[in-house]
Amino acid sequence: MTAPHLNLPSQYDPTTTEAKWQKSWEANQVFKANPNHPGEPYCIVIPPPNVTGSLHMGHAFEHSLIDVLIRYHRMIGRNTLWLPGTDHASIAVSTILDRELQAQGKTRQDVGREAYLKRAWQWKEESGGTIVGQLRRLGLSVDWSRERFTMDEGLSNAVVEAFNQLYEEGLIYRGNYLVNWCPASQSAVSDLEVENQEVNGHLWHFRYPLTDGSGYVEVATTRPETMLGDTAVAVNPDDDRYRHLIGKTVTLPIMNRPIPIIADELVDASFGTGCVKVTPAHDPNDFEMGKRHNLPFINIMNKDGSLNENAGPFQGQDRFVARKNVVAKLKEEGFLVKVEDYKHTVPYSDRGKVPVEPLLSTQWFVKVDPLATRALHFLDQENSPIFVPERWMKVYRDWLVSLRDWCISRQLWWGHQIPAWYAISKTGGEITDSTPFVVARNEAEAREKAIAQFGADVQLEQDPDVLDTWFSSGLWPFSTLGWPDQTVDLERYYPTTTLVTGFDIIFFWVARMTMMAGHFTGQMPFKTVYIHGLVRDENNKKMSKSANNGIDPLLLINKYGTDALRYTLVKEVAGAGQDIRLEYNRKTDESASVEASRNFTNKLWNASRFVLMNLGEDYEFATLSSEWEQTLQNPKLTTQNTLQLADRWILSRFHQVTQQTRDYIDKFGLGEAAKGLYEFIWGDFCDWYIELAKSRLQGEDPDSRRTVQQILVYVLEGTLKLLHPFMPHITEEIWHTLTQANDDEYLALQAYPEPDRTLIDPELEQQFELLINTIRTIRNLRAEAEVKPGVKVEIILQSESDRERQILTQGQTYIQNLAKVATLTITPTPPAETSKMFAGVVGTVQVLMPLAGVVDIDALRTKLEKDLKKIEAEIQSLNGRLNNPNFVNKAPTDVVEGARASLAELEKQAEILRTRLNKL
RNA sequence: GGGCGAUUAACUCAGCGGUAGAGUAUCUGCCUUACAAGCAGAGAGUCACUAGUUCGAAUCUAGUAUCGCCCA
Repeated sequence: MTAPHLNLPSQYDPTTTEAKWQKSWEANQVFKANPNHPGEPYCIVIPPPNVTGSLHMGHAFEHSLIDVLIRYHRMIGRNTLWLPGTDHASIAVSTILDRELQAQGKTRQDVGREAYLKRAWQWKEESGGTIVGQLRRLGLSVDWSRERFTMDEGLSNAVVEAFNQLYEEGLIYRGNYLVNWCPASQSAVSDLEVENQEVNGHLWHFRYPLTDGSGYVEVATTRPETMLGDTAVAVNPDDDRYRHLIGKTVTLPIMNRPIPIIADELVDASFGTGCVKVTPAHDPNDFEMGKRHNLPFINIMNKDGSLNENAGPFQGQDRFVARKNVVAKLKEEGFLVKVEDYKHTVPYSDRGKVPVEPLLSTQWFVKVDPLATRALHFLDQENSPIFVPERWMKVYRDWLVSLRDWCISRQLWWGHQIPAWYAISKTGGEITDSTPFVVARNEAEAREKAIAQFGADVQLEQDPDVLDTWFSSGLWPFSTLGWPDQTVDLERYYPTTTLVTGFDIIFFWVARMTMMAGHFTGQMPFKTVYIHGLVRDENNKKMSKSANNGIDPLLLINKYGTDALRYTLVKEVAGAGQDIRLEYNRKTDESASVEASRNFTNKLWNASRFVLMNLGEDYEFATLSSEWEQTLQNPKLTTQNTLQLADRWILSRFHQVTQQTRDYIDKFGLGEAAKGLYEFIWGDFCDWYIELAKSRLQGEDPDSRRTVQQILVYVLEGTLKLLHPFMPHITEEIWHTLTQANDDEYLALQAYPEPDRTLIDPELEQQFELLINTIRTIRNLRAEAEVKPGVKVEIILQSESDRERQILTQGQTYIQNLAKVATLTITPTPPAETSKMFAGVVGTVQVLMPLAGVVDIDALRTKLEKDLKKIEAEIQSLNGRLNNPNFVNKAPTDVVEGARASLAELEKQAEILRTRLNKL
């Protein structure tokens, strides 16, 4: 039986490893936050996914970013909480359920409220279950014990409490106003749930005859059917063409209703004829004019989009059918002047995908001005919250300053029922626009209030409507922590630290949270808002359900592993806030970029495997680590007696990358951090340090072997920690084998590495570069000369620089091992006979490779000439600059010095190459 | 109409005043006992265009074009 660390497969298997750790983390409540633990709190509440089905790549992306931040902060010692949960998505789920019913030829009225809600909860269980399962598969370090749903008991209480408080403060009111009506869902929607679409429509010109018979005025409209509800014609007061008509009346065709000609600043004299029809009950501008001029508001439309009894002969017709018929009728009666093609924007319902109707209707509204003002005050006076990237702050701000009141009632069933009770006994047993009501925290309280107000025999009925989903989402950062109760969690973790979300919901969600939080908690709900971009598909299109171009994250997870997918998404994100594109082949379900990350996991796996296999049968992590601690404390550390050049180099690189990774994450450069670790692991650690370690591990010197083992383990363990927030599963797995940790210990809970600045040595890293470049040059010469890979060659390194020769001497065995050199000569003087040698130059070192066999002189000459030409071009460019007095005088001295130094080196290189060419 | 972002190698993207980089792909050679999901080497770019600022511009400024997003 071999030790576990000696017996690893040569390919990493993500499937079993990931499942194992996901289970273990959760079973042992590794990510359960404890408010009593020390550490500055670091809290993120999940942007709750809608329970509309399953998670898409955008969620995987966002959650990967959050998990990096969360795991990192947990490891640097913050008291960390990531609170998970889901959103009931009132209108989105209703749309799905309504369609389901529609397919069966039914409406929600047919099945009744109770059965409908039962189905909705069933849907929530299924979808919520799917989503939670997906969150688990992503390996997210959320605290499952604190999972929330916007409609669970605590959050519903928060909603009721918030509603009551706002109502008591006069910030919620009920009233009859023009709202955006979605005929598809038969509900009011907010301004935000309307998207304007440009359509190719028509502009109809009509004539309205003056009542006194003295002529006509001409009006133009894109919605002819609304003329049935016209109650005025308006002109601009400064428009000379119509000044004489102000105060007269016209007779509205079809309806034969006299309506006044009014003057209003709002009218644009340059649009159409400069004379507009006014339909106060069906157009926002006309609504304003109607209020100003005390015009009648005639509603001509039913809630389903058909016309009502006020539409005269067109009653019962659908709005678009009526449009055609009204036009036909006007034409028939000679009132139609002309029809023009006209491109204009039409408001569409975001969910229903049909044009919304501005409709006069009694709804509940939040008076947002005081709330927005407060949020703006935080932003302007305290720079709170901070936006990353900063430019989104402006978007957020611009929106807050131009807000209209927020319509929060929805004529739907799925959601938080409005906590208002109507005294229906006062209005004939029905809820009408004028039925008196009480707002209360529950039915009992409502009854109490109602009896006090209306007497003991009052009959009550709760408002059947529900609240806009975003009303409850706006409370999310504090309702999830227990508000309105003053809980320990609220005390400890609120305000939350960071909000991570997409720019597409800055208005919907971010602004509503800041408004609600500012009002109810007197604080902004988070310190920083980190805005990320969207995931685009292989054709640069936004992934969305409607475009049906989404990619199921599980598909890629199954193929390449969670760590690979997460790493791909995070490393793409460099340049915060930018959209990312996911390379993907729909035919094969393959993604080259995720595959590259998968290869990286395998690289890490095998590097670790190599380290482990070279630690010997009796390897004990604890022993080796304590030995290393002693070595580190040895004052002779910096002398080459204890550590070799390569050892000090990898230590310097490790601490450098530790510093760099921390710095990047601290300023939200997650992609840069991820890429930096890739380069360190694959480039520095695998390509160079491990390769250099091989001879010492197999060599005769036990001290050198022990040192190299210590360093391999030290650097690998540190690297696993650095990488853990990005690739949690594979690092946890390797870490356990490497450190022989108990099953109840977790890498996820270890301390993140601290950079040791005394071990960072840029000078030494530069020296090491010379060795690397020398080895590369020799490999290059071998390839040029077509030396067989197995054959060892003879190399002469000639340099007049003492310093260079000293470095080369230190790295002599490295060069011999990695460039396959049998005999290596390091000399200050060029050899006498060098005609049959391949040559290259690095720094001011001449690299010569004598060949026993026949040398192709022409090929050699071509190569040397090519090298020389390149160097000469650079010399010329540098000379150009250095001969320019403006450059020498104005550029910073270090730049000028740098240019001089490069010029000197390049000239040296050119000289070497020229000599070489002459000797051929 | 107003605003924001993007445009760099075949592809995906870094770089954001000091003269061009990575990964993938391509080509060549290697099953070198950690890894062929790998190793070594090579080729590959008027940094969208036009002006300007500067000793010097992919980088700053203005404008143009194309693509994308937000608001009206």
